Order: sequence, then structure tokens, then C-alpha cells
Amino acid sequence: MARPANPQTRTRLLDAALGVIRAKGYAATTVDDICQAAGLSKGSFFHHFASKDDLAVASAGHWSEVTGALFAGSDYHRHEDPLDRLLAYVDLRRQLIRGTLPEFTCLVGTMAQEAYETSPDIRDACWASIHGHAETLVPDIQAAMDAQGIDAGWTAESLALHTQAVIQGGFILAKASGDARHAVEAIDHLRRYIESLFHAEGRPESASASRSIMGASA
Amino acid sequence: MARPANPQTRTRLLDAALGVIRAKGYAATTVDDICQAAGLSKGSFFHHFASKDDLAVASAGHWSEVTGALFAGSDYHRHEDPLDRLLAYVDLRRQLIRGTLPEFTCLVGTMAQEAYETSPDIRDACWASIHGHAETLVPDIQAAMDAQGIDAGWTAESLALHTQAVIQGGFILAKASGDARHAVEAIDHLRRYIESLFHAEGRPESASASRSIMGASA
DNA sequence: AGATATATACCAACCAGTTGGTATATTATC
DNA sequence: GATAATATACCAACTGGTTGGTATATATCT
Repeated sequence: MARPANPQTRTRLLDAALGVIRAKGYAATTVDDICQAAGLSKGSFFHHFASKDDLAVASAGHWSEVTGALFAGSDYHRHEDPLDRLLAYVDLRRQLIRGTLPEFTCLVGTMAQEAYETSPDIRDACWASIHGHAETLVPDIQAAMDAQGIDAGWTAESLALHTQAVIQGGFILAKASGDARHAVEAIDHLRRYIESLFHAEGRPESASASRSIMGASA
Repeated sequence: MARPANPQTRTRLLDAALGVIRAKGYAATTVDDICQAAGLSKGSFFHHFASKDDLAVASAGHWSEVTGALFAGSDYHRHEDPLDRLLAYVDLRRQLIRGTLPEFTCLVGTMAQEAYETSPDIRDACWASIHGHAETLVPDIQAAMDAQGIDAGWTAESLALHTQAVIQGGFILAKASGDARHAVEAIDHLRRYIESLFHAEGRPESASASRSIMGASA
């Protein structure tokens, strides 16, 4: 009927938003910032999004898709043992801490903290992203618990969410200190915790996740 | 010399800033917001602070003082054993999760995430607050390590920082979900981790930190 | 009086969102 | 297969309101 909906343009705006918001925060990011980063005009922006908040919600969804594809396509799923898969996931998260802070930190963690009181829509979209990602870990955690007959005072769901809490908290320390190693060390502690829960102190890291180039100490 | 420097006014502005910034985030907080919350005028604000960023730095320092006094005056230090002191600290942090999210979440964790790339002064002030607080835990952790002859792949400093990472991460989950119990559960996992590190699985919580009114499950 | 503290009025810059309009692709009609 | 009609995609310029910050007046204290 008309000029085809150009998904590239909308995606360009969303991708630009991911970068700018992670660097400056959501409130400090202007629509013009995003347009400039995307090489598009404001008119185009408001053609694709009803408001800045609408973009925030959409960018949380976009974030879920991008990161979801990354994890779904990653090969840590190939381990036979569910506990190995869980530990390989943790190793992957550790390995992904590379480059600059805006590159590896979490969009929805950042936005949630700014918008949780003022914008329920954004908050819900952020929670859907965090919670949805955590849910992907639950089957493996539950299987590992079942395999060992573990029945402690915690659930698979709560441990899955805890992994996200540790990672988010590590990002905050890294941002505040300017040193990404603090995020790496938080994940190292997380791995040690999971090993202790499953009495798996000895399990080695997968080869692909061996000591990162950052030289962070264990 | 003249009218005495009225510390009440400055403190009123700082206290107002703590509340507003934790609720709305730093960038979304306007100077007028803070003035209104403090019941003071803009002229007064800029008499006491050179700029909004100057207030942010000062409020991080104020935060350190307020929270520092709270923890210094708390009675978890009275335990004889350093490990008991550490666990009692964790229990206190758990217990402090009460009321609304802006009331119990962390100012400097919030600000760091917004300003880390754009304002080095604010970032440094936030890191000084987080790091300084973590440092207060190091002597007890080190003493507990020494008492048990622990020499693992982690340091007292890194565990101290990890406690802060877990707490900060728990706050993010609580904000995103709107449910404070997620912060409580993160701290429960943290306690379990510390117990496992020091082979202290059985130690009971102190009476004052017994199950919170929130009814969060262990 | 002299210095500090607080208030009011104001401004220039900025920002989210609007407007009016152009370009381009698809479809309908011949 | 040309062309008119139509709908979408995009843009530059503009607007109304907001924001950080300033200028200046008044009040209070020694």
C-alpha cells in the first residue's frame, strides 16, 4: 500500500538508544542525542515512537531480543549436565565483561533504577526483561537440584534471580569505581557460591571461559 | 562575624536531596524539586551549593555520614567473634529493608549509575562512599579468615565489596519488580554464601534480626 | 555598619513534542 | 505499463514549557 515499513530505521533508533542510555542514563539522554547517534531526524523519531517513554519501553524489549539471541545462540547449553550448563552460563557472563562500561553493562538495570517510581510502564518492561532472562536458568537449576536431591531453604527461581542481582550489583561497583574487575570479582564470588550449594567445589571452568584478558584475580 | 552559618539549612537541603534523588533519580531531579522538599528557595540553594553537581557530591558525603553513623551506632559490633559480627551486619542489612523503596535503597548506588560516564566528581564521591563503607567490614572479615586459617582465592577486601554488590543488586531487583522481598532474598543468599565460606552453616541469626515483618521466606 | 542568609524575579539555553511539508514506495485504474 | 491516488517515511523549523543558574532585594545576626 505504501512505502514499506523500514525496520532498519526503527532498529537504528533502538540500537542508538541502547548505547546512549547505557552511557548517560535514561533521563539525561535527550531525543536529539538518540537521533544524532542514529543519524536520523527528530521527525523520524516521533514517527516511529509516540514519546520518549514509548522508546524506553520498546528499547527494553529490543534489549531482551538482542541479549536473548546472544544467550540462546551461545554454546554453554551443550553441556550434558545441568549444573555444568549453569556454571558455564556464569563463566560466559564473566567473559562478557570486556571493552568499555557502556558496552557491557545492562540497559534495563540502569533504566529500572531511574524509572521505577516515575514510570510504571518502563519499570514493568525492565522487570520483564530481567525476570524473563532469569527464567531461562530455572530449568537447569531445578534439574541440578533434583539430581542431587537438594531441598534447602531456597528455590531454583530465587537462585536464578540471585545470579542477576550479583551481576547487576557488580556492574554498579564497576561503574562507581571505574574498574571492570569489580564486576568480574562479583561473578567469581557468585560461582563459588553456586559450587558450594551443589558441593561442586572442584569443577573447572570451561575452556572458553578461562581467565579473562583483564587479568582479574580469582 | 555575622549571622551564624546555619548548618540546619544546608542539612535540610541535603536531606531533601537524599529523598528526592532516591525516588526520581539524579538527572530527573530538579533543583526546584529539592528546594520544595526542603521548604526553601532557589536563592538559598545556590547560596549553599555552587551547582546541582556540587550538591550531588555533597549529598554523597552526607549519605556517608548519615549511614556511617547508623552502622557505627548499631550494636552488631558487640559480638565477641568477628564472624558473628560480620553475620550480624548482614542480618542488619536485611532488617533495614523496610518501608518504601526510596526509603531503604541506596543514594550513591543510584547516582553512580547515572553519573559514572558524565561526571567524574559525582562518580568518585559515590565510590568513596561505597568503598569506605565496605572497608569497615574488612577487619572483621580478615580476623575471621585468620582465626580459621583460611587462605582461599579471595581476599577480605573482595568479600567486603561483594556484600555491597549483592545488596546493590538486590535493590535493583526490588525496584524493577516493585517487590522488596527480592532484595531480602538476595541478602539471604549472601548470608548462606558467607556461612559456607567460613563453614558456619549452623549459626543462628541474632534475635534482633529474626525474620522480618515482610514474611520473606528464607 | 557589615557580613551572612534567604527570598523574589528573571534569563538564556534546552528539551519533548508539533507542524507543515517533501520524497518514495505500493496499489488501482486505464 | 503509464499514471493517478494513497499511504508511509522522513525531515527542518518551530513552540511552549522547563531548567540550571543569576541578579538583586530584604532580613537577620554580631
